[in-house]
Amino acid sequence: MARRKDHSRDQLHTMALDAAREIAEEKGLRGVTARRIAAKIGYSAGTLYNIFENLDDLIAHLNVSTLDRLYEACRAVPIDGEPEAALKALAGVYIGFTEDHPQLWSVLFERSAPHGEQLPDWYHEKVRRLLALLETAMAPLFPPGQEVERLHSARVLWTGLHGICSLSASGAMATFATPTAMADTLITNYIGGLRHGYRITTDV
Amino acid sequence: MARRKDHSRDQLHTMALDAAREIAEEKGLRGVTARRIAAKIGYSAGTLYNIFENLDDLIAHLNVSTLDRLYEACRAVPIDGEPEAALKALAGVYIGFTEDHPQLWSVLFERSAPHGEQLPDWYHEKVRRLLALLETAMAPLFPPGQEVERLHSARVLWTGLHGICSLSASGAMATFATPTAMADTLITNYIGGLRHGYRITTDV
DNA sequence: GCTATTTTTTGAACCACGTTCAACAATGAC
DNA sequence: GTCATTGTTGAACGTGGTTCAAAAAATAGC
Repeated sequence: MARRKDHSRDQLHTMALDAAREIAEEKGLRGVTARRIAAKIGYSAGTLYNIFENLDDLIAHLNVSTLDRLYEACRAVPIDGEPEAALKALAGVYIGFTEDHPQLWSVLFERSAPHGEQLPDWYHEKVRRLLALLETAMAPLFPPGQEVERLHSARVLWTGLHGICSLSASGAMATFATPTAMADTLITNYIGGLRHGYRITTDV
Repeated sequence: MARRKDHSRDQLHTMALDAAREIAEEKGLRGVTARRIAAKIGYSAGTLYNIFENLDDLIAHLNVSTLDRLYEACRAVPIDGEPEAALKALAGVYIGFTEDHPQLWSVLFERSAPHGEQLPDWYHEKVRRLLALLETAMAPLFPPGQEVERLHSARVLWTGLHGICSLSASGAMATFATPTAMADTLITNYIGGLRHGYRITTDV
């Protein structure tokens, strides 16, 4: 046994994540096991431990790639023009991604790591990047000097969108309201409130 | 061995759920194992399978009781008076519950059951009950005949609140905006938009 | 009381999982 | 060719969910 260098370290990394992604999309987080990933790429389970710290680490890397793909999808949305339209377009793409990859999306939030531990820095960076898109879309609504309020507002809308997608993916929502309809309502009314000066509570 | 009838079936049911709840609060979903629950109540793992279909079923029952407790906490909120204040009070209690029991709350959404399966009816009933509280709070904003719009609006606010709590519990949010501040902003602006007639998109 | 039947509980067993690690095989250096 | 290095493995350990025959207690019939 031991065919050294069939693939480089980087190749193995990529192959493992691709295999994990396929399994996750098909069977959900529960189906993603070290032995199954290994079998799928033609290596033994032990090899994965040369490349990843452990299975949690592998799944964390899978989640990075999922966030990257989500970001790439959102980045393609044109965000010039009217804030409301731009936000709805962004929401549409966001929702579309979660509907195209419901199980992959779920893995992002079915916390695999033990609770209480801080999420790593790169995670917050990925989130910040996504929020920046929302912020850009909302920019016309905030005069210069209100960057804090704008960021806060972007966060509120993003969490709202997340809630819609999250409950929709878990099937907790009744059937007759689509995620898109809910996001449209959320954006319409939230922006409506903003336009009439209801604004922001940044701390309590 | 086999000391029959130390406890009735119902007692065992309750004891098992209490034990599971304690473990969940302390160690999270990963710590909730059949053997650990059994040890905690002084029975063997096999006994649990006389009472619950399997561990997923046990956790589903735990989630029922969590939703019940959450509902009880929210039901105590007075919802007469101004919609905005009532909604903020509701949100405060909701958020308070998730902050007091972060791991228990997480178990609710770390889907234990395989994806794709419909959630059971009792689950939707529990959600409806919670939504009814929001609907009552929002009633003054909707004239008679707009019950559909009111329900839709309650759902949108609830999913938004869920998103805030969910991301806050998973530590995905930056530190300086509290869940309460975000919920306040969400409610203020959403209601502000509603008051100015921006209303509702019930389907797309 | 005694026996037969039913019900409850168990512990061992099975298979799958995450993870570790000594052993081994391919490679590269000399 | 020899030797050190490095990638790979398969077996092993502990833990987990779940099943089930056997054992023990409760009950029923008499």
